[in-house]
Amino acid sequence: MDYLNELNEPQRQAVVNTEGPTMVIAGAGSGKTRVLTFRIAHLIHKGIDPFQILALTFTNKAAKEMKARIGKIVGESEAKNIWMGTFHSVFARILRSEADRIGYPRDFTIYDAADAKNLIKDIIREMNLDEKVYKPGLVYNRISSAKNNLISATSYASNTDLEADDRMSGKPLTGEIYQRYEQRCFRASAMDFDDLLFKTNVLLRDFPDVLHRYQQKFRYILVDEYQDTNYAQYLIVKKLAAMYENVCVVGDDAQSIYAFRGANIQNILNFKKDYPDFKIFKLEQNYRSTKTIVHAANSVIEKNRDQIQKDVWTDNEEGEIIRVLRAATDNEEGKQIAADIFDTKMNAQARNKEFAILYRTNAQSRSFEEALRKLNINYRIYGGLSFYQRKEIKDLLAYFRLTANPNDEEALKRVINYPKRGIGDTTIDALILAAAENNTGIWNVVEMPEMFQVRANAGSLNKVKEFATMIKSFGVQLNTKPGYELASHIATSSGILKELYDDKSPEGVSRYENIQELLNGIKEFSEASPADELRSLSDFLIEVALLTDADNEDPENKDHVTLMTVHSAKGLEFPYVYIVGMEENLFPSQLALNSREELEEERRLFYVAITRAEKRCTLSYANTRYRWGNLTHCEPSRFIDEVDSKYLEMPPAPKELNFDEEWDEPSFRKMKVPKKDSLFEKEPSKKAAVPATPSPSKRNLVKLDEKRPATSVPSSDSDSDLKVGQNVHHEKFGKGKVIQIEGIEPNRKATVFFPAVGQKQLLLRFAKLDILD
DNA sequence: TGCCCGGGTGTTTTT
DNA sequence: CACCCGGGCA
Repeated sequence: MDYLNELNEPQRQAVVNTEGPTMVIAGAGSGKTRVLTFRIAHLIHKGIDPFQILALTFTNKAAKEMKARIGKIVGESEAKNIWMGTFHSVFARILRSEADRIGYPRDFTIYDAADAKNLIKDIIREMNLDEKVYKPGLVYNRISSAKNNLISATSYASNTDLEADDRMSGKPLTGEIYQRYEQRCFRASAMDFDDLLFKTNVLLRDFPDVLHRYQQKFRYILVDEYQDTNYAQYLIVKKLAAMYENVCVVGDDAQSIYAFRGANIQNILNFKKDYPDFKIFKLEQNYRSTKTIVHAANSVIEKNRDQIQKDVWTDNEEGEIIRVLRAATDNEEGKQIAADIFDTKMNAQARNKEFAILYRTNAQSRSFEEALRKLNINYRIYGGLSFYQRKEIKDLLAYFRLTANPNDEEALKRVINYPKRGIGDTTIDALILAAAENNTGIWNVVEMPEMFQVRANAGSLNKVKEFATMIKSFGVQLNTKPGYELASHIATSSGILKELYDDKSPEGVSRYENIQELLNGIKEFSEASPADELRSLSDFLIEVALLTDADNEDPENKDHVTLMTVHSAKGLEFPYVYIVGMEENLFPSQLALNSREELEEERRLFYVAITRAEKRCTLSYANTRYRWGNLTHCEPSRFIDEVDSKYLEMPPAPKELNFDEEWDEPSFRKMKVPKKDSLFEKEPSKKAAVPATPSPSKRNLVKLDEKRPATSVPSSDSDSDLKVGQNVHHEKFGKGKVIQIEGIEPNRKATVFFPAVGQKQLLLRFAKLDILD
């Protein structure tokens, strides 16, 4: 067991103390994955059957990688038997094998967010509600968080608090939508993402024998990223662990960034209550980053009120200072970063894959893509529209889904007339209506329209029946043919392949290729299975429903710059990290400024971002940015101020300032703002002279939409101190002589000659001039 | 039934 | 800006 020698003392303790409830608080970069990996390997070495180990990770990718690492230590054949994956994928598997208990077929469909929203939209329409008021997306979120808190549709509808809430927001019928949504999902034999956790809880609650069986089975339970679990997940773990109490949770409260999705830091605190005799191990030595990065990150996170005390430190070298780059526009930001990557590649002989560009929102990726493409730097974007969300992929998958589960109404609606087969909206509406009138599923009507008085002409109904026959013919092959064969057969017989093949436009060609790629993926999937078990198409469907972009990394062509949101960067590390869009209202997000809790979550997010960096971390912001169509001004993020200034190198002043025209450009204003520690500035700047902006901090600066309110104008006549002929000193330009003063407040400006840089016009409102004589 | 145009609307973050 | 939806027209 020489792997134990590769660990420091707290890590080793966390690995070898395998029995009983254990909490590992792991600072960023402290070798958390290593500990989890070794802990599982250690269990197996001690003779624990891998089938009895349940390891829950945050992403499929993390699970896959961890499995591979464990495999290296204990052997592939052992490692592959561990129950490891995300909550969603592991419990989808379990739900599948226990489906009959809760009245679902084995091959139930997993609705993705788009399916769910579509269905909700339909329901809202059927109820004749105003879509502008009941926005499907928001209703979906509301239902989602109810499920994450284990509030069923029935209890939601009878909960007066929730009802009052909904009434306040003008949506008193949300409860009824939830109920109908549940019924429709059930009728379609479908579960949404949240159901996978919700229904697991139902299963474990209502069927003690099932609970007992899994309690017995999972003697050892490990949960990664515990700070990001929600109530539904917490309760599953608690129940499953109740028998042996060999539960080990690993997390870092400072990296909790999913409260918006119901994650609850309280789960970490609850651990103490649930298992009073738990052991706790703190991993505080960071092996990932330089001292600069670790200290800078600490200086940020310490501003949060809610946190578990810990002291992350490192033995690594001091490392490079954190640069702050400023760009005039979002496009410039892209160019600057791309150029910087280019330079670094040259100077440090770095490879593309050593770089990551992290942003707050997916929409920010565009300018970086363009700039990187221009410099011929390979990149890959994670998140955003994933492969599986493309139209052509969803279309084909819908055929697969319908084959496995004909009740799947979302899939049915998607493909009943694609490719075109003469079943128009009128016919479809008639089918839906007939289904509703007879209180049955659409599939039943599709299969036997004559039984349900469908108001549509005979010709159309014949086509409907043909469609049903086709789907049924696929269905009978479900468990006899290998997944790949059936999939290709469906792609061909459905007409999809031909439809796309005939489209010779570039997009059409690419769609055709995507379909081929999907089919190849299924082939790989079928073949990756052990020889003795046949992996069917429905096995693939379960898998694919929970797959994200990050999960299909192509092994070749791996040398690319990574572009992703900070959220998806969690758990990853890169030598060179750029955190971009460091602007107020973007990072921190505008929507997170309403409460301390939300702001603290944004700060943790920033902490996560900084701590992804190994060697060098760079922050950047733009002065202006296109946001929904028009150019908006941006203030640098308060988070820049929150980094201890001794680890920061602020941007140089802009090269050229055109004060004549755009004198209230924020780029100009920005330069004059006190940069550091402004939040904590004890005394107002003693610099006498011309205190153009009275505000001690950026926070007091003019908000963008309030165009230059009176408050920003110094009411004093302090600038009357300034006279033509005086010698002054300027932060950036050095010594100079005032040549001319003109204009009236607030637009009073001075023309100053600086020997170093020449003649400049300065707006007194912003310029900081010290009078020298 | 299908296509095109115009208006309205919206942006965190993800399994 | 980019997308989606609805309405009007071929």
